[in-house]
Amino acid sequence: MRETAPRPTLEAVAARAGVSRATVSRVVNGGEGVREPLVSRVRKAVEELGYVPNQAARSLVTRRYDAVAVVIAEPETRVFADPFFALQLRGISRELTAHDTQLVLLLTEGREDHARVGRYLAGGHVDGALVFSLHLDDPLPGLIHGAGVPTVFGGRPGWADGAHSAVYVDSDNRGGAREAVTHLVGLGRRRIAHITGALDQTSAADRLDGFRDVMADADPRLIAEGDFTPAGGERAMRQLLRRCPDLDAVFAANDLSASGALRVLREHGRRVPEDVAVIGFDDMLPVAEQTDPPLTTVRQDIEEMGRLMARLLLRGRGDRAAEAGVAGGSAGVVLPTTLVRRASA
Amino acid sequence: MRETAPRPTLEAVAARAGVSRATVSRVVNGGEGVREPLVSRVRKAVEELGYVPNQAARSLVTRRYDAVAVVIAEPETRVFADPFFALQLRGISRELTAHDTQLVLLLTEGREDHARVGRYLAGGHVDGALVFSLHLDDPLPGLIHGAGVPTVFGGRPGWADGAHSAVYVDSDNRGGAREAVTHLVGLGRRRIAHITGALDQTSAADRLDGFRDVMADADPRLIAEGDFTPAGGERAMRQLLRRCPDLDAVFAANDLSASGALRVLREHGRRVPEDVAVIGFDDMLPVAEQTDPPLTTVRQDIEEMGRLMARLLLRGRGDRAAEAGVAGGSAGVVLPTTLVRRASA
DNA sequence: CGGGGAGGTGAGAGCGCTCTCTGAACCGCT
DNA sequence: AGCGGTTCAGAGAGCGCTCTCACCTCCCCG
Repeated sequence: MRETAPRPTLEAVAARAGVSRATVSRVVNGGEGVREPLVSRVRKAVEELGYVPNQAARSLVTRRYDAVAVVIAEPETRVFADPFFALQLRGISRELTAHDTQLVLLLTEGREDHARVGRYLAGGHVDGALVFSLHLDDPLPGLIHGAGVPTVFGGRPGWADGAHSAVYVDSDNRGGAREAVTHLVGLGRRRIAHITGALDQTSAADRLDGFRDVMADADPRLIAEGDFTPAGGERAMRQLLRRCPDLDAVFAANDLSASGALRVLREHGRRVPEDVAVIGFDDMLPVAEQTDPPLTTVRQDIEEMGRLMARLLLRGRGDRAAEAGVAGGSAGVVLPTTLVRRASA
Repeated sequence: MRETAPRPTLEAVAARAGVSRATVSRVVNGGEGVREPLVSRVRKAVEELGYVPNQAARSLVTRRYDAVAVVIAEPETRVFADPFFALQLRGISRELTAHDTQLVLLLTEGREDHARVGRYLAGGHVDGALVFSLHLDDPLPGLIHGAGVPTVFGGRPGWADGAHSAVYVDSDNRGGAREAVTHLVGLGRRRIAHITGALDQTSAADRLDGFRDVMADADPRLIAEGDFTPAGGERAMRQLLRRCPDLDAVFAANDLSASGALRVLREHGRRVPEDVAVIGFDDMLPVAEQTDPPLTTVRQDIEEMGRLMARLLLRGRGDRAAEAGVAGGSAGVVLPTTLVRRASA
């Protein structure tokens, strides 16, 4: 890539304004403690030269980057196909922008990517990291810890349950699932099936636990493994219909899988909710409201989760909270969920 | 945010390995011209200390950042809702990863955002920028030029037609539109309508021009303005049906608007393609294949566009090509389009 | 009218790295 | 054995900025 045209330096501005570097620096950083005639002379010089501080030089001394990394352990295809991330990113982005902080998006797909991300975080680019969509065997937390970068996780990490500490924001997956299944029971349903999410993620495991809390003695064949995608939902639904043709309700681990399930149910001539009641999770508006029939689902405020994560990180509460957590425990914030009743159940 | 634990420096590694800083630097950067015993001693020290070079310090002297900004002049909601960007980003991301370069995503929504992005680019964070979705009155190109950062545009910028130069990658919007409309004519359709995209973007304007190339004397009421979204497509379609109930074909500026148009046509009891033939643009698979009926559309290889943009930027061809372009002209790469026939026309 | 304090400004060190330049060591050659 | 040439290692400057500290000015009070 071409050498970019040489940009003016602090030195140049100082020379033009007839002051010292230090004074220019002061003005550029807020102008505290500089008297009037100088302030405007410096401002004028900055303007005329089109001076913009060199962030690398600044970071080198301040150790601040005014940037935060968002690490998502999923391939781009999923990240951009799943409205979940869009909403979360929106929340984060709003919060960061308000604090004049740049968002750097890092997607990791394979092994090498992990190493690259680790180097990136350790290499001094960002003040902190927001990490999503961790899978159980993920090496990322280790790398991040090694990088010594303050981190907030989206969703409870698998290992954050006693021995190690972690700051995270999660929603009440288990409670939400319980509420959904209880609702189905209240509708008089007895053969209630569950389509799980990707079980290597705690959110999926927690929702399954919630399901089991209510349906303790459920036929194990009523549980089919999905992966949070519509295609996974279709697969699981087919499996369920084959194994238990008499099922009368389905609780899917998220709206996307529920939408797949709905398609398959329609295909098989089952009416929703008359023959089979369906509940999703997330209340992802573009999905939940567009399905036929509109989806009853468990709402979590995803954008708020994102915003909260960013706030935790920025306020520096992140780490202090981690330290202050119950002895050796984790500092997690768990947001409540609510059941949204639409037509499907 | 917490002060991160002090990371080991080059100096520390040098001390541990018993060599000079310069030697460590050489090893870290490829190890050329350092003899064996030293190389492994340094490698060992790096390993033991968990040394990772400080990128800020490095950039300060090399003026390289190993990062490229992707600037999208749209709100997150659109970026994450429109598969177009997902595909383009995928192409870019692939190419950049292959060159060990980090992708930094910058979304700009309002005025202040523009200034922030300008500062970011000028402030020394990235080696270059890939810019998308420019609108005609956008101040971004000016800012970017001021920042002195090599840039490749996605889609022909409005001003890149003579006076100024710009490096861009675009697809043959006008030709593709011509082909689509010609196809409709070939089907015997006579009252062919057009739903435009956001006309402040050249892609939309070019597709409209292609439409006019074939339908030179078309009834102006057969042209309705959309904005590339499904909702815009619905609005435009309603308008068209009101104005020209006798229309027998619609060419929509992209698949998303076409999907909106299809919904409205169904609502009004028009059969597709029997009563009204419909053609879209983009061949966005998740959209075009899922519509009812599947959409005939103009394919452009979006992922390839992204990859090409990244390649142009990285090869440093970007600027040289700009300089070498026809005197004062633009250096654009225009990719071909192909008509994909499905059921809707 | 002089001394002390406050507030404003400048000089200079140093952040962690790269890169040039110098010097040392060692090769083969005469 | 002595010499030029080559290779490899180290010393040191400097990238653009911030920040501490010392200094200087000016004002207020005794």
